[in-house]
Amino acid sequence: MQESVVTIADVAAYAGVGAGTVSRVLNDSPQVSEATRARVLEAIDELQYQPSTLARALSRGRSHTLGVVVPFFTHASAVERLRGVVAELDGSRYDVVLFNVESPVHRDEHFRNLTRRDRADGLLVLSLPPPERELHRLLDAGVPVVLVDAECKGVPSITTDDVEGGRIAARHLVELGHTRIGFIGDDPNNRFGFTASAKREHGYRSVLADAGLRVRRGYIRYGSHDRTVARRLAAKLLAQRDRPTAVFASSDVQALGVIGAARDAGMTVPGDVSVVGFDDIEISGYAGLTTVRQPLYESGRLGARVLLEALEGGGSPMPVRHELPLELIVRSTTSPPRKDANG
Amino acid sequence: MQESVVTIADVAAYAGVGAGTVSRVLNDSPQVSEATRARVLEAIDELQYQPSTLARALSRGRSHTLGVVVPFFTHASAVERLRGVVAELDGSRYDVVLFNVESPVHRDEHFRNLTRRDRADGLLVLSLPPPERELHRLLDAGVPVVLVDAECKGVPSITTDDVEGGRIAARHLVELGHTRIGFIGDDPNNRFGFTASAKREHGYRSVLADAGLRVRRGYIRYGSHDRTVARRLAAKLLAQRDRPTAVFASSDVQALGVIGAARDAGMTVPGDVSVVGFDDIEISGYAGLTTVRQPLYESGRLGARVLLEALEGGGSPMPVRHELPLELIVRSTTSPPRKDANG
DNA sequence: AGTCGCCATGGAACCGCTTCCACGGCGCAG
DNA sequence: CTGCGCCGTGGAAGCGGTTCCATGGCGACT
Repeated sequence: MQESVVTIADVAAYAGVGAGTVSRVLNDSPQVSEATRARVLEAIDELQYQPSTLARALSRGRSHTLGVVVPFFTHASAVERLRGVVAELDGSRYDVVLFNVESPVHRDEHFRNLTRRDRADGLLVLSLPPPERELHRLLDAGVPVVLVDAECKGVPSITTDDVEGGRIAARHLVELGHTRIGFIGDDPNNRFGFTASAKREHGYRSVLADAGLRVRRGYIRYGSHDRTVARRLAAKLLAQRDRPTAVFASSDVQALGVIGAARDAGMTVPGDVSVVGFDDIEISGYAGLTTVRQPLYESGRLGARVLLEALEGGGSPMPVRHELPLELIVRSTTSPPRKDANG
Repeated sequence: MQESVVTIADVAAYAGVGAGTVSRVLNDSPQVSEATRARVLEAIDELQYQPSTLARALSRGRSHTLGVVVPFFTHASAVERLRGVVAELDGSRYDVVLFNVESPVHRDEHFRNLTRRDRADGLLVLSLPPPERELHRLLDAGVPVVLVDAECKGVPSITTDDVEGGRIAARHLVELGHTRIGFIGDDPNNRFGFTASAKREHGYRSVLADAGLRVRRGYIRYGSHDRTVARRLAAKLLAQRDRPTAVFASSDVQALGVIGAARDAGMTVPGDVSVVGFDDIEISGYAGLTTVRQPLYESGRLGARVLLEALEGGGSPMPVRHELPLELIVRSTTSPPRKDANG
């Protein structure tokens, strides 16, 4: 019953012109006389014609679509970055296709599917080191790629200095007078090759070393990037002899787990344990968490802008590294250690 | 320099067969002999052939893409719903295209662009009453639509009983002994036609009426769905004579604004003012907010499932209304009013 | 007045895939 | 041995646009 879809041919026939002319009108070609243009526009209006994005994309070889690869859409930090992306793309003529990644298989599959330029004109990868091989296939296929919170030579990236971030957190604790400082982070050998946590740990270690503090047995614990896992790890960390008086968690999510564990153990924060996180996600403000703030929203926004500029410019994006600043946000989960803390 | 993209014709030539045969192999048609199939598969592998999604979509008339319209991607509740959508679609062969809506113009533009079936095979609309006219054009064009947190006759929807939700919140406060209960919600004449807040207000009013309580002048305030706006409104609400001893905010975001205002005014929560929100977003747990929980994640998930089933089934989805349950979550922002509360 | 050239336009080819149709070859029944 | 039917296959048409090329008409210049 439903009237079949109006095509460019229908419009052409209605206006008494050729399909080519209608196309020219649609694309604002100057090669059309005013009179004809008016007639075509009227036909378009009359028939309620909507050009097919698909046909146009196929014909032009560009789909006006950006792929955004997001690992763990469940994580607040990923969503915050995505918000920046969406904000920047608003008003541009690009649509966003979301690729959620929860496993390496997932990831590889998406990257493989994207190897053709026809799924997306460009690719924005959030917080995920892309598999080298797939990345090169993409670049060879002429698909511009921008990395946010990940890097790879030859590809533009938006990053922060995670090592320095680890230093900032550790330095804060050292300056408060803590000498027994634990660390909770992601497994360094995780399946995705995430390195942020390891780098933050590195920064933390360097500060302790410089301060002449040693990292004791069991002061460093790894687990997946998850609140309850972190809680469990922290419980063990805090139960040991000579327990740390401060903990640096490599993300706010994990820091919240640490706080939970401390409360479970009947300790007060920061009275008995100081806690520093990383990211500054929205909840952290509510939880009063002291943390190293990284500009999540801005990173997404900037990544999108770089990608857009590359697309507008036509060429591949300049492989520039943009490094965004980190900032210590002191709230109420850190304080000097108790004088009477057991040594 | 870059080797031009491999097409089906290349594969056909390499394997010494016709393009049609390659297509049949790609689509698992039984009409191909084992020998030929093997030869084609080898060619595909050899040439690293990736079929063009675009060409396939154009030719088949289906793009294997779902459009998701999300108003205010900035809102935590919208993101939570989106999480459910993404989770459900994971593993299905559908991709998600995101349409962010920040203004009615935005909204209408997106809906207009989606009127052709070729942008998306189906449409999921979150928390947004679609403009009637555009909706019908969509349905006429055979694009299945599912509404989440919105309704419209003839279209399947996932909703909650907002009136009842308002009652639940108000009843809780009444049962605690409050008699002066304020309300802060969205502007009933907002530009998008959101009705949730108005319905919750309606439920709230009905409970107060049943309890024989009157809603005093200035006890009800409207503003945009925003924390700082709510904070300002609440400041006025709490500054008036005979100020309420409890406030029901039509969303958690607004409730958090109310709490902020109370603190600004030197009042304690729940000591001086009790606060109830609506949604139960993640932060609420941290803020200890008493709220009416609605299953945000589940709503997105169910919406996606309904849409998928409609698409698999081929036809239009049954215009079923799924109503998800609400639940009062009592935390620490509500308590009985002070005995000495000024009358 | 004739010729040249340019502008507006129609139409065909093409983007890369699916699908329909027609055809050749083979097996089987008459 | 001939004919019928079916299976596997090649090839063309079509999806709905864009773009290139050829053409016709007109104005301007000599």
